[in-house]
Amino acid sequence: MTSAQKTASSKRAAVIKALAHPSRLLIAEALMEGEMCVCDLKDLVGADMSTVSKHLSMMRQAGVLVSDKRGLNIYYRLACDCLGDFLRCLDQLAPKKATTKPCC
Amino acid sequence: MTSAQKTASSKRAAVIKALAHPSRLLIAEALMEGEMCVCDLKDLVGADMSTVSKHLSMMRQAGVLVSDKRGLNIYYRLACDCLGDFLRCLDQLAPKKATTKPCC
DNA sequence: TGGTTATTTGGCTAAATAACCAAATACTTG
DNA sequence: CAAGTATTTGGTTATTTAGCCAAATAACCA
Repeated sequence: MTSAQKTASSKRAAVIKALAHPSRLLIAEALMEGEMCVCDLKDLVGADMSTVSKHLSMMRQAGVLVSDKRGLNIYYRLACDCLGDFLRCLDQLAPKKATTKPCC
Repeated sequence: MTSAQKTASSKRAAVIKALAHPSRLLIAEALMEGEMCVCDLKDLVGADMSTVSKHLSMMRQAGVLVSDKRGLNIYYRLACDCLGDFLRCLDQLAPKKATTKPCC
């Protein structure tokens, strides 16, 4: 493995890591419906606002989310529509409802 | 959030977590080409075989990989073809080569 | 300006993770 | 059966991560 390959893998792994936590995944799923502000997401996740804020800035850093300030609130949304496909693939591996045939 | 939703999110997050490490992602990418045994993957990753083995069993546990023993070797392969789409989406967020427009 | 609300940042602690080494297990072959 | 090879498991340590609280920052309004 070349060092360039290693770097590419690390960057891509960082994007995945940004979704690899129950609260962060829940946030990503919620944002598929449209943008939300931090306080809405705090209610959704049920953690301290500072905790949620750290999750969000980590996801933004990874390129998964973008944010946009309007008045007192900061609204977050998904950076990419393709995340929908991403999550649909996920459901083939870890279905929400049990199936006899878990995957393709 | 109901507890059922929390559980579903955790399961899905576990699948993502199984790919959220540079070595594990590299393994998943390599297995897109076809199955490999542990010692091949150890050479690819460049870590101790026990480390690679632990990564692999974690990925299998999450449902990302399946394994199959033939003779002395244990061959691993991806559990699902859809991982290709998964990784392509990833490249829109974290491209291998820099682009002026990082995402959709 | 001073108060109020939304969000982020810094600091700390507890828990989870990744790595290595050594030992155990499983299979094959002489 | 003994020796050799491939893989896993157990144990330990260092690092990273997640969470909370308290304090700082930013924007709005009276």
